[in-house]
Amino acid sequence: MAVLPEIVRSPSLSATAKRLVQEAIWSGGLPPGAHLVESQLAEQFQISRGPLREALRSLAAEGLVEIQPGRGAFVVDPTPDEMQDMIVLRAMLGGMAARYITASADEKLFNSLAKTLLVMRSAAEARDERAFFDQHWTFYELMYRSANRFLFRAWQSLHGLIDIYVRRLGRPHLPLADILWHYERFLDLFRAGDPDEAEAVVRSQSLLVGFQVLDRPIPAMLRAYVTRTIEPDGTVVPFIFDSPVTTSKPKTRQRSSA
Amino acid sequence: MAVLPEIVRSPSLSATAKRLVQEAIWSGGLPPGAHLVESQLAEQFQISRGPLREALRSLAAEGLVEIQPGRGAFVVDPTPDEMQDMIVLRAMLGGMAARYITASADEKLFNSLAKTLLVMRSAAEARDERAFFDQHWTFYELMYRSANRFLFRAWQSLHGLIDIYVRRLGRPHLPLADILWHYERFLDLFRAGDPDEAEAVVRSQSLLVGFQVLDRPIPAMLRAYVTRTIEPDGTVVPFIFDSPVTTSKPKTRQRSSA
DNA sequence: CACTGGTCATCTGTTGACAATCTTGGGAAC
DNA sequence: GTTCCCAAGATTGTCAACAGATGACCAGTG
Repeated sequence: MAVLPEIVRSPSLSATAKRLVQEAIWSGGLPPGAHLVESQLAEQFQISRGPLREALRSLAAEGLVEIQPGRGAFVVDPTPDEMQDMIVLRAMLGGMAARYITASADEKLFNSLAKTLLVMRSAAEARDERAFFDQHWTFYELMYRSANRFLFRAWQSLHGLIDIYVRRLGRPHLPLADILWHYERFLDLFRAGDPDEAEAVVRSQSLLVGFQVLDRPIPAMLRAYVTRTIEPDGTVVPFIFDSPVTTSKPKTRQRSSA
Repeated sequence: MAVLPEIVRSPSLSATAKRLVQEAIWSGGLPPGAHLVESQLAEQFQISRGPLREALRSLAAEGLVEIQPGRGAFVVDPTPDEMQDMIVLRAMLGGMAARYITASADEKLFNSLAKTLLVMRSAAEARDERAFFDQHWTFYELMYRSANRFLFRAWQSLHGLIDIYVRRLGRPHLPLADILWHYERFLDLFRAGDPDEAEAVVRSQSLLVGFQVLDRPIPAMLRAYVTRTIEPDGTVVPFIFDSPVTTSKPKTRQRSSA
């Protein structure tokens, strides 16, 4: 439990610049499509252009900004089709992570995840979106890192982008309690110890929620990926496609006890 | 077949530097673990350190080099466990791409892939490994790009690393004909039009070959991912795990007609 | 002999200035 | 009124030099 006395290394300017730009994009201060002018940002952050350029290059590699040679850096502005591609890929990665974690049966990891969920619950009750999503990130980082180091890297570059898009949809209040409820069900699954089932549920649920946000039906091609769904009472049941596919809006679910 | 008349834009120095370093790592001139000293490389390429730093940052984002703050850039030197993680992830991505492509039923894409395979065959017969792997890359790029834009990005960062590792194993002659044969079977599958089957076969085969290179048995947790195998006559059959798992060495296979 | 502490060469982090390129707006020609 | 061209401004690409951090070496000490 004791936090390692991590060496306080003064972060390089390029690292802090990267973080600042990232947060500005995240918060909406730099909207999708915005032209990131090096000299402006450098002056704003009180650094020179060198470190800032590195920060932009780094963000470009993560997919958050796009660099057009000779023209500069722009905040990415994904199309709905691109969003769909990201959402599908993220769901696959999530399912894979669930498989790894369930198979590992690492009680310490499960407890860490449970603790993160508790903090998320407090944040959700306080309507503190910022704290909620910080922990949300921690939850995923714990999950992916202990699963497969490269899974985490792939997930990370998708997740930031998807979040921006979801926020741009302008929902005044994201259903924090609903999101949390799903994570609690996921953790139950990890503990249950069936990797096949855990993968199927996490992947299915991620796709169902993702396509609901997109407000599109799930393509027939992907139906093999959606095989389970979670009932409001927390039980997992096979998912049956109607024709046409119904994307029924989920109602806010009652919370299970911690 | 006509190559797109891509705008010939004089590439920036950082872009060329990136390519040069990448090729040096690929060719083994910069071995895993090597310390990439900025001033040395800059002098070698006749550029200044600015663009070179950007190139190294970019390569770090792709996972080919690792930057230790204050100490510099080093060519990554993955452990066997990390290689396993990469191989599993790549297999999943490959399977997913196979699903997309099969479902798209895009005859033009299939023809492009077939053409690439023909070029690969000439290269294999000429024992021209370089040309073979260039086309090999083209094959995958065609496949992933038309499947899911983000799949390609995720795949790309894994593939370069895995290739380095495979080459480091020091096989004097990679079984080009064997590799090619598998790709030909994959293309047959894409054309056959069953996305579930295509995904299962590509994923299974990638894992079987990957773990054979690693010289490790396939973890029980992943067995659900390996459900098919390709017989020497090209037919696809269910894959049955023995206990213990046998990693039978494949013999060079007879080639089917183009 | 192991260990501490200081010195120094080397390398990374950062800066400001210069060069090349792109965009923009106005004016001339039709 | 529209189109084309060009020049000025803005912005990115590149460079060389400076500042700060790191690690190796070596002398001195218990």
